[in-house]
Amino acid sequence: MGRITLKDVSEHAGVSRSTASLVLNDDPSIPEVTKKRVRASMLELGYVYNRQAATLRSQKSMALGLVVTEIRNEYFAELAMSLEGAAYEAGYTLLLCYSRDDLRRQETQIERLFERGVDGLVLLPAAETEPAKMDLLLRGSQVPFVLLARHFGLEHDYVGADNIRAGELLGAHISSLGARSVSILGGPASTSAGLERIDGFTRSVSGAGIEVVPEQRITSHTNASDGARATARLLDGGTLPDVIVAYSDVIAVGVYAELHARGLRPGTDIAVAAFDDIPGSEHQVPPLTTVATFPSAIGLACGELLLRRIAEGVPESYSHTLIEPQLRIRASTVSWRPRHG
Amino acid sequence: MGRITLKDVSEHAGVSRSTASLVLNDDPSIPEVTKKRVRASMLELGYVYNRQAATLRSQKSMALGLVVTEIRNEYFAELAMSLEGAAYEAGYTLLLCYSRDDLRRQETQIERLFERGVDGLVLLPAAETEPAKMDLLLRGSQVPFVLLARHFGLEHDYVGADNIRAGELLGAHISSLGARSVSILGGPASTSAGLERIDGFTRSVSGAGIEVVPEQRITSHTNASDGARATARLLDGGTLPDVIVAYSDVIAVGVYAELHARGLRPGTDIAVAAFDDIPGSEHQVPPLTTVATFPSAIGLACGELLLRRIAEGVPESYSHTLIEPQLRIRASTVSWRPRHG
DNA sequence: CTGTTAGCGCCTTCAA
DNA sequence: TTGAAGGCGCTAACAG
Repeated sequence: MGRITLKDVSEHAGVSRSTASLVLNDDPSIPEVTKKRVRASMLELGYVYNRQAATLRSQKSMALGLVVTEIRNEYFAELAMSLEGAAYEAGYTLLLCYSRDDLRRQETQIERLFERGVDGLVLLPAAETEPAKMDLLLRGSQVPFVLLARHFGLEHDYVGADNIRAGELLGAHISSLGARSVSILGGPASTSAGLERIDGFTRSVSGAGIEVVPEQRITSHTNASDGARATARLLDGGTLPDVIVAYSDVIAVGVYAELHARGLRPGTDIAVAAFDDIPGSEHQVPPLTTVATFPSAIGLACGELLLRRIAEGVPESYSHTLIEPQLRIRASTVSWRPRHG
Repeated sequence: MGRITLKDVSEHAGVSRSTASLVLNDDPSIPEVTKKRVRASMLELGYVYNRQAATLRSQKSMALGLVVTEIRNEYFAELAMSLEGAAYEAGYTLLLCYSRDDLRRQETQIERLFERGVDGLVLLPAAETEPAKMDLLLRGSQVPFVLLARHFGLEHDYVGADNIRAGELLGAHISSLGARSVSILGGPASTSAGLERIDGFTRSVSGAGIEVVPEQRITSHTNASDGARATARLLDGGTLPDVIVAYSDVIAVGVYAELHARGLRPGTDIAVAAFDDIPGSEHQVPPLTTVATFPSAIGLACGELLLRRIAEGVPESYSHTLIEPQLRIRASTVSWRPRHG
């Protein structure tokens, strides 16, 4: 029961209603003594500010929507958390929805957020999102929005890792090892992040005479089991590449497991590398070479961009903020030696 | 701009305002033809339901608040996701806040959720939460709430793993191995979950003549690095127990790493076990013995309980729902053999 | 610094 | 089935 209203407070404190309202905003035109009295009344009466009413009136909800595919993956979890941090600092509350990579669900979630009058929206789009349709839905709403970690086309604000660069960094490192063949365990098909990583990597190794054997795709929910399965498929196909590059560190856990199951030592018999640098990766045995993609920096930048859009309105040109990745060279690649001289 | 209102829609469709309102609720008293016409008008005009207004009027926000410490830990992530799933199915939106185990922040977050008029609240309390104070804050609000995964005292609704049982299960297994000494890497002090696990475990092994060497506590943000550090402290102290029991699987990753760094093979030279059974644990090398605590079942049950409380009001007696854990026996314990005959 | 006023968009009741 | 009316609690604008 948000029973106690500002009216009750103002009567109890013996001030006008507008004064009470100004106290809420800590307006400097009100003397400290009055503020104190009003606040004491609020406390005494157990007053709770009714933001629904304020939103209705002022057309500002002080809420941000976040739609992500899922967050069991630590990388996404970190994104969500840092975004919430940015929102919290600015006084915003985060409305969180998981699309679970389901298009209908994603659409419903976004519509519900619009019903709630979010001041801005962050979308980590589901893998198969149809660009034109989504564009219509988002733009039609007039609500500022930013795409996170995955994009579709270029006509939107976007914040994510520089995945092409990440691929290149890893490609250059792999080339320097003297490897002859690489297999990529590719993560979800049809996400920009996945394609860019593979693009950058492939381009980067193509000059070095390295054979990139056909990729093993992984379904969109990427976890250790998927990595193990993809590795099994690869090896069952009769290929034993010099290097396995996994779409993400989480997948690499499964790669390690499957290699061990077949008597192959990762980092010795076969080099392994991945992307993201989640906290556990340096504690893998052997420590995993990976490309750090700094999800907390991405989430923060995303929050800041969105808040700027909310404050300043729709810009003429959209911003693509790419967070620079960093290669983390560890034993899973450097302790490996080429078999062929 | 939620500019288009129900009034606009009703005028466009040539029906009364109350009819348009009833169509929103899919009221059976309205003929299908009328519904169709009204819905067409909504679509054509780009009508967006204004839930702020509805909330103000009806005193139901159709929103649930969730305050968790953090979710980079996969266990918590799963909790949050399954809870969101339950909320989504019932038409509720989830407002998510991270306390980051910070008491001031936790309080602010809860107050903000009340301002937003959440119909119910789920709290995974920060480690040092003061029971009396929190009790006052929550009860004072009149908003139904459920504690998740950690509790304080008994006078609340609570859903979590049966942590005592989890400890007992693991203790019984460890006893059966013929181990003589165990060290517990204890996770956050002062959470009910941590204490219960240790309690159950200790009680269960106490009859078997197993020495429980002093625990190494881990700070509240538990990740692989913390596990490695705690292991280092333990071994630096000159103790080499037969078994290390970690507070959670995430910590065990660090335990493995530190053991390897010192030339000790987990599962062979020393047994290792933990709690939670996150997806990566069966893919560790060696696969990790652990007690599955089913976070998705917990999240779901929590959501259902809260929705029931919202529907039925405050009950006479509170419910403690404990999800039964299951022991997962894997190589990290069973491949170990006692040194002393 | 105060008081007054007029809504924000929806829900609900009541009478037609 | 419909139309009219009142109000949820707050904000914003303006005149005192």
